[in-house]
Amino acid sequence: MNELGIPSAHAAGRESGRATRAREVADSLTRAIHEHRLGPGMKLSEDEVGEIFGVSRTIVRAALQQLAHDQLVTIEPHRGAFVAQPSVREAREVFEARALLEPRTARSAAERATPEDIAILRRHIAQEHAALHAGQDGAALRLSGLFHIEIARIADQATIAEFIGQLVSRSSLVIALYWRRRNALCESHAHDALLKALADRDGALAEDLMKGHLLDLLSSLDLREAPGQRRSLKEALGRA
Amino acid sequence: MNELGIPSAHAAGRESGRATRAREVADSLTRAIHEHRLGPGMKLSEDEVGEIFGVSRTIVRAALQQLAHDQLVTIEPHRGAFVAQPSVREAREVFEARALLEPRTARSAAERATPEDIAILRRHIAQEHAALHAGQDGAALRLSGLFHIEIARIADQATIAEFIGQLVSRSSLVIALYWRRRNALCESHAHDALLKALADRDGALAEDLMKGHLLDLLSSLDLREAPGQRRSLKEALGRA
DNA sequence: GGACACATGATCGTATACAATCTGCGCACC
DNA sequence: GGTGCGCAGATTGTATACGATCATGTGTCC
Repeated sequence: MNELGIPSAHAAGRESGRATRAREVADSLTRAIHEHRLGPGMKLSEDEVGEIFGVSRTIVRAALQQLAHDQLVTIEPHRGAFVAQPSVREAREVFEARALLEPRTARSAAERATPEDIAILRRHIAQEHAALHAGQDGAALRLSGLFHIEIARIADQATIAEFIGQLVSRSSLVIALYWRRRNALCESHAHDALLKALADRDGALAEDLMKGHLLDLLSSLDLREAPGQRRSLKEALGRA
Repeated sequence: MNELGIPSAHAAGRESGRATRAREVADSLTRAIHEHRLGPGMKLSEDEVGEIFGVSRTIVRAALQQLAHDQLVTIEPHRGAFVAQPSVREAREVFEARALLEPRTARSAAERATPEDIAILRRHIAQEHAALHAGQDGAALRLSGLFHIEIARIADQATIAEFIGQLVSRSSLVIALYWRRRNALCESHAHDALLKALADRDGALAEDLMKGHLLDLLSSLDLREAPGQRRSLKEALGRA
């Protein structure tokens, strides 16, 4: 059951008197989705998830509801929770929202970034490169998303950072469904350029780079009308 | 217990075979917050809320977690759920986020608005005016928020509309805490002007008007450094 | 041989029960 | 008289139990 690398209950263990375990489960699931260990359409049975994490369905339900709110999973009444499968339309919307939020946020970040911030970002990129070279595609993807979130944090806008976090999460699903080619290199270069702009305190450049970066990402997707191309045959034949 | 006008369980009744009752409770609470029947800092005891709505704590918890995700309530471990009290900083962030999202969305809406959309908006404004004249301040405030959400819907951006919905909700709390003067008239005029721009398909004007409208709103708040001015003394002395 | 009806099993929705934790009050002690 | 401790009440955190709903497989009828 645990072939996905989801940490077991014991691995999480007594991690300080943490209040809600639901958050822990939700975070683990979120991470698994970010790293494409859980793909769009997969069923998340309450019993199964609960057994994996060693918690009862109560906790699992709370976690799944959180993910549903982030639109990472879809809860179908009386049928269960499934990893979301963003439609082409939703995919576009996610990137349009990002286009509205991230460039200006990158500008703010450039104007406020401290040397420590830059160092953190540099480490992020290094990890991303390392993961990529190690062939850990999923981990690289997750780190790539964290880079964007970190920029929002540097911009000192917690609210916007939260939104961007949700959008990055959903982008991960979009990429899982609609990714066209495998040249992740361009992305890393984009992040390198962004880092340089931030380090140089060049807000205008950072804004432009971010805008271009998002457009690149969007154009690397295959968003022709195909309402559920990937596993649609299996799903469609399975039920409907 | 029900002096707040929260509809009882029977009022909600058998409203079609709706799946989740938690959503119903959450919506009622959200509405109560929007209309300032529930003010910042109020405690939402699980037992109490459950009794009012005629559901068990399981449902109430789910509803409260939803609201917590929208940052309308704060859940303190082992202490309970309270209507959120946005800090001055959060208040600023909310309006900065709105400034990023709404003007461009208003432009899109202007470019896409159908005559039916305009009619709907016109009705919204009429209701808003009526509520205002009837002295129903809370209802007017809620309708005023719905106007903004409706614009996002017209722009045909469900994702952004969702974000704006959250921000409008939080704005309601911000207004409850930091509102300075009582001249709600200016706001209505702003909505009138926006409606006209939308009807005229003038995207640029709509964008400008929305930007100005948000700035007006922000400037009508009293956001001096006062970390919890309203009930801070009581709260601060009560615990901390 | 195919399609519909029904029974069965699995899964979810909700309520309730129990354990853990916090709050408030009273009392002893300083 | 003030301060610290300890117990009782209340409230939340979690698990489990039970009823409802849906998916699936089998048998019969056409």
